[in-house]
Amino acid sequence: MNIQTDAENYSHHLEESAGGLAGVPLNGMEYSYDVDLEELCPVCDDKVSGYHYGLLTCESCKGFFKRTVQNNKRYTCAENQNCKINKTQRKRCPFCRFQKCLSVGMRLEAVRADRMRGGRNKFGPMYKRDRALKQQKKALIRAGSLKMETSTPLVSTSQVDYSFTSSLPALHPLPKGIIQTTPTSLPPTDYNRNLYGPPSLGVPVPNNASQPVYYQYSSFPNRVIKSEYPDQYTRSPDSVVGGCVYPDQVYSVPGSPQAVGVPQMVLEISRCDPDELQVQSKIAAHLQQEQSSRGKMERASTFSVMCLMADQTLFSVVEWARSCIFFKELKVGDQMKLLHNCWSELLVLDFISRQVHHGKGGSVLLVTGQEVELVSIAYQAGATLSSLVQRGQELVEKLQSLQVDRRELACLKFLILFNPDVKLLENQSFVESVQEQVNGALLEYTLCAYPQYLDKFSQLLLRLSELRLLSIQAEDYLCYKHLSGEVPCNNLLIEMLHAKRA
DNA sequence: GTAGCCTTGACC
DNA sequence: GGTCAAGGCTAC
Repeated sequence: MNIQTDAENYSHHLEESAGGLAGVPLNGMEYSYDVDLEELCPVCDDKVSGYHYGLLTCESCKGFFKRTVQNNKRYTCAENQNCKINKTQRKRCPFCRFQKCLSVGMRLEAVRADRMRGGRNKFGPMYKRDRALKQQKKALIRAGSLKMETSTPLVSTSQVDYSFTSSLPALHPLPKGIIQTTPTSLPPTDYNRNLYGPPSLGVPVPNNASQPVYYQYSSFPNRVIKSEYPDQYTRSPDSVVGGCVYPDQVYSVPGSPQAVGVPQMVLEISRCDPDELQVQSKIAAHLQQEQSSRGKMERASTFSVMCLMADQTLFSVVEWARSCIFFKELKVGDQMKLLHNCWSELLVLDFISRQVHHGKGGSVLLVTGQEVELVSIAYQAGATLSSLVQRGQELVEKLQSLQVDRRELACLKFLILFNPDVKLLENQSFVESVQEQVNGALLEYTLCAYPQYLDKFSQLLLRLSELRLLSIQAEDYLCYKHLSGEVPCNNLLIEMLHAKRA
């Protein structure tokens, strides 16, 4: 009987394609390990000695990680928890070294609770896939087909004008079913609340800034898989870290051309995404409440409604960020700096993502589920807003032709959020390493899930540059409207605008 | 405590 | 039987 797991089938597929591209036979034990061992340890840049606890590391970091987890070590950092870790300095700060071990992806679950020696663990297929993938990447790079440039294209912004005076056309009625799904006791959003005040929408937000967090995942309510090392490192008060999905599992993406093994990182990032219908219901309910609290005669302008809608969307974006893996581990100061930097990009991407899946070229779908005809916008919204919407639609079309999926969009949000170029970050190295990890995971995912689009990853990065430009123009527009006194008071959008431009 | 080398044992 | 990623040992 020939029992072969999906994971094995998948690695064989990769091996075959990698072998085909590189001309290197990759069957069985014929890997070229020299290729892997040329690499440097992602923690300290020392020479790699093999796969240890989830990834290629050097011998000393392997030992350090093992000692730390087995002996349940607790370290503290004498500096600012952002010490540089390299071969010569790695002994100086075990706290930062361990943090780096975790941030680059070393797996606590790979340290055995029973200390049994020898044998193989669940990570075997992952190591195998990783090798095949590295071969494939090298082959692609050699073939010159992988372009990683992320430079921002120069697009003129000179056509921006601020002549918007009209309002949007009357909105279509809310689709049936939205209000019915709204929780009956939705608390009203307090516009005066601080951005980092207590959550009001029922989303648990851990407050961990006061103490070091070694390892924390988001909740995995639907997946509970036993950890190999059930100590306090692998337990988290609000999550099931044992709930990691082992990467040898194979998933299929609905609508994607083939079944793929989704990188662990991509799965975790995707799981951070909020339930769209819930967000839609909350915002729709809030807007209805807002409207009903006004007098019957006093009707808000469409632009004001749009601002409220964007404002509520921004709240949901902030709540998403605060519940995200890695982001939770940052101190509040760094969290704020990152959000101040990218809130408009995240808002625009949220809008764009909705349109990508909405798929109706002639209209845009609002966060509340309402549709607005593009023709109406073109006629009534004024040149600036029309132009912004038009450029947004062009970006939507590009993403649609790229067949971008939800997982990729979730990764793009992370890439936007974890921007190591943000100034005065306390833990800049952590942010950088998260960005690098997400980049790697997205590259791996696009190569595996869409092998027919070899440059999909670089295309997605180019779209990010376009998105950034669009968001800057949207900010400019908002700023103008604010100065004209047309944006409602106590608006989080304006708070963010001020914070960013301060 | 660190890190290089050794032993072990499931898997191929 | 070979491989290699676990844990163990030990000089520093």
